[in-house]
Amino acid sequence: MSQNVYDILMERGFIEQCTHPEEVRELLGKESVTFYIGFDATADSLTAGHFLTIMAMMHMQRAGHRPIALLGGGTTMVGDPSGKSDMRKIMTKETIRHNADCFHRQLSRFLDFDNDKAIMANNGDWLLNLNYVDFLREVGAHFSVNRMLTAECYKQRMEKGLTFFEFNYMIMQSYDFLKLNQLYGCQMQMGGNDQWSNIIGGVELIRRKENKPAYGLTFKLLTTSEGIKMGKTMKGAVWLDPAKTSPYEFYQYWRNIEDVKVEECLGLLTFLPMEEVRRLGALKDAEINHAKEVLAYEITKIVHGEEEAKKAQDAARALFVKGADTDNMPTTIYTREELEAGKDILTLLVDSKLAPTRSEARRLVQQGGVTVNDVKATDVYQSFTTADFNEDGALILKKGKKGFHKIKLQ
RNA sequence: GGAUGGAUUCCCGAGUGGCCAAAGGGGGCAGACUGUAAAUCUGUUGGCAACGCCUUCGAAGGUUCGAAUCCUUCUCCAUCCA
Repeated sequence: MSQNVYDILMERGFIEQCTHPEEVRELLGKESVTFYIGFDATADSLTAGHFLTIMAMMHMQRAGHRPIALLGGGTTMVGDPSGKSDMRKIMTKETIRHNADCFHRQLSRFLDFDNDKAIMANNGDWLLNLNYVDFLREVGAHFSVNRMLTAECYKQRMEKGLTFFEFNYMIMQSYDFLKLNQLYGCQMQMGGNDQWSNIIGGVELIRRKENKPAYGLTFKLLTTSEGIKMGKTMKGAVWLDPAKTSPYEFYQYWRNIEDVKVEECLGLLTFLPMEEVRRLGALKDAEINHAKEVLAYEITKIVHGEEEAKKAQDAARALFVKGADTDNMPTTIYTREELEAGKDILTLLVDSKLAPTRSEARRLVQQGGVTVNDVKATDVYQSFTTADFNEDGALILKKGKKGFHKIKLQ
């Protein structure tokens, strides 16, 4: 508690905007503050994108403040239009409930919810049964449409089209803040920078209606050097749920980060001391690979635990450094009977999911992107039988530089 | 409610009766170069028992030897008017 958490967040690169920097810093330095961050339950797992805000919550909790994780059981019924170019599809209540449960479980890994040291709330509790007219009189009266329309988050939607349904999102989120303020004395809301408009909506509502101070603070969004949101791959989001994104894949995602992002990520997504972060971030050329290993290891450790992080790291090292066999490689198993007649290379590639279709597999082979037991495959009709397996009854399939898969016998 | 324009492959966006599995770009994948990075260059990018066949141009019908393209109805979107 020696260092002001505001300074920590600032130094580590979290803070993008703050409604009242001086006041907030002072407040955080002198008393325990209850703050909240909202999570919309649009999927059944949190993602790498959420992880940044979770880190911020952990920093805050370590500094003695009280986080409220607000699950969007109510707001998800509407869908936040901020930063979305498309209309969101409306989800069923059952799905949302299920998702909210999953979030709760995952967050418990990171935050200490014992003795009210952190609180889990669900805005469905107050949003779902609102009386429309009462709500309009109580809350709606405080919002100026003219002002709302000038908000950055709606601007881009003005061209694409924005439904009234979505337009209300900001008011609902503002109401959440008000509600949490009344229920738990929540004074501050944090979130990604795309939430800025929604956050100040709540700050102003509390100040106006309750005549009490309220603060807002937003975090930098993690983007690639091209400005694309990080935490997504072509196949979709990078999930925190090991069943959806394996620890190995998770590790690899961070291991493959761009050079220029290494220092930023170390600061934001690990607890390493800043001297160390700066030292690692300053490494040049091939040296920076070491920093990436540390980054990947540390993040994986926080999310999946030390053991999984080690396994992921060992697997990665074994594969990339030695090119050796490993137990942690994704594996497909065949029985002896299945292999009697032989399996052609395209089948192996598709079964192992290294290629989605046979056409794609064919292309890979033709372009020289496939290796079987370190021998480049050139013939799309090549067939494999038990005789081609090594003494351990395994066959290592490699696609490109980073795709590994093991085929095992029986 | 009225008028007009629009919906094309992962995305953007050409194509307005056969030469269209559909230009171009982006993204993805692979190759070269490298450091599991970036940049660059090259190839590739609907599926399959593959010089051929099958399925795709918002949905359903229709015209035609032949439809992404023409007609009808429907759904959705944008702009303007009310």
